[in-house]
Amino acid sequence: MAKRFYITTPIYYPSAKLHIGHAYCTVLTDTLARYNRMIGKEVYFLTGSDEHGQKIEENAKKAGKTPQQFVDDIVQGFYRLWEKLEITNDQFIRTTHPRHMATVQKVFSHLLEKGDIYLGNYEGWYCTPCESFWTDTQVGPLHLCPDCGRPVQRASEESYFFKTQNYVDDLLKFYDENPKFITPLSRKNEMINTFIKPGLSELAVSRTSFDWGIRVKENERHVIYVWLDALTNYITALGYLSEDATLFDKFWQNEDTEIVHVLGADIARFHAIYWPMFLEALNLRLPNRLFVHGLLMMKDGKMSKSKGNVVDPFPLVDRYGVDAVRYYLARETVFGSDGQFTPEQFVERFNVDLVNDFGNLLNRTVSMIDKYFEGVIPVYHGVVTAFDQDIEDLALNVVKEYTDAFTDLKVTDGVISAFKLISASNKYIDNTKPWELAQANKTDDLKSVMNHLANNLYIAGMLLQPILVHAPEKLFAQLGIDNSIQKFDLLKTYGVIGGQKTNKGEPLFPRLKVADEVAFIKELMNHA
RNA sequence: CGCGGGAUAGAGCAGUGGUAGCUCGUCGGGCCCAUAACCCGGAGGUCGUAGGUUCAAAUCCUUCUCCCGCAACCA
Repeated sequence: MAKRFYITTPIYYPSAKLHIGHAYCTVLTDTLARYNRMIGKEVYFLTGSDEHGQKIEENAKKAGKTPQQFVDDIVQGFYRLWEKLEITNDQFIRTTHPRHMATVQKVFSHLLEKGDIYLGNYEGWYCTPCESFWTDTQVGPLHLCPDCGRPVQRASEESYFFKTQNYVDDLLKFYDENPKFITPLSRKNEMINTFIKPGLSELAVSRTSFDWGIRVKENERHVIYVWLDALTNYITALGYLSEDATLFDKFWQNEDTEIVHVLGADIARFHAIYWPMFLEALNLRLPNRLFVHGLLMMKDGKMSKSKGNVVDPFPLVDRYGVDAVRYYLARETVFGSDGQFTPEQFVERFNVDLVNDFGNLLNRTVSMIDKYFEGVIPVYHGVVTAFDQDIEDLALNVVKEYTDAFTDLKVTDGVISAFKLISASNKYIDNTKPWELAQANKTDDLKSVMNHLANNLYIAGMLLQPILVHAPEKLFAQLGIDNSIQKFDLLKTYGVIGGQKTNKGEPLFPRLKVADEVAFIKELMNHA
């Protein structure tokens, strides 16, 4: 197992505010970063913003700002959102940082020198009023501009191209040798069948039609087009080709680092095809895994501003707390496939899982320990009641399942297995009937039940730490569990907890009134 | 024939050959430690359509219908 872990989100485009979909991707990545830190790896977690391009230039103009002012303002919102969601990124890279820009220019020059990049002509359909190029499929059979609906003309523009043909064979070979490079597998098949097999065209890597980008040093009329600029953030952030490449040596070139890019299906193609080619061309090591997550859809389709179905994560966190939002995002969507956001599901998940099952389990357990043992968790004496063996086996098995799931980046499965222990513990209470044990003065059995409950809550709290960032702390406080035993390695054996003094506190999560909250969230969506 | 995904109980989903499962809702019961929470049980599905392969198909093949996403910057 690798000692180090480098994980990235895509760098988001600051043309508008971030919505819950961006938050989904970043939270997922954050849980993976937190998990790997928890198991003792040295982790570096990167997120950022992709700030160049024509759309930014246009939006800035409309807003009466310079492009730099424009992105500076929007990126402030990114910072605030990640802070709000308690994202633990080690760095936030902006493609307008001088160091990034300098490195991209060096990369471009290098590839130009090598002959991987050459000057040619970009052919397409041009809409003069919109000053935009469109592809065949975009203009359709009638050759109309998809933006303004007016006819377009065939035109060409000088552009630099990246010779993808030089690297296709290497790429296919790499796919073969690294079957887990792209997951889920269906994405890999899509890449091969849809884009590579029909013949991969050369990739345009520069533009002359707008200015807001990184200049091609060798030819000032050109700015470097998005993908070469954006994808390289993953290495420029680490100091590639800069004075200080310590991080780069440690987290990229070192084979003892596992490199994972988390991304959405819509940009899988660029990460799965062009990014490995660029790295190959630069003679650099390739990432280990591309985790292609599904998109979080709204009831009436993909979220978009024009449909008015965008959910702003800020008020959601304000009202329900960061744990609620993180939990929903990590839990609701299955690995790799699209999920659906509905206000009903959000509230239901919260009430059922966090309030009824998890929070309530802690509450009833602490109450009983207070009532029966003056708030001291009985010490562990192994298997005592008829139900102890099963619950211990289940707990150890849950830890294993959880670990396997997170190792394979399956966050949702990890969360689900942690909750198996919680519901099994609720059932364990019904099976053992502590109130009857108390009446019958079966003190040893009662002690064992309370001890097992406390141990299970401790394990569940530990396992949920990458997802819930406040509740586990509160749980540990209520059970009197101090930092010294909040170590993942201790979960390998059962029975760590015993002898602690409880401090009963507020319920972990307040129960929501479904109708009121659904109405509240719907209102948010209407005003987004 | 541009590419891809989907169609399974009222809702949302899992299930890649061998008696249809999960969560919520619903109905009934239990319990009383707990945030009217927890536990058990019932009802509810001819697994989109039409064919085929097979001893056996939600699961493999083919036809059709309907939904959705992508198609060089909305994760």
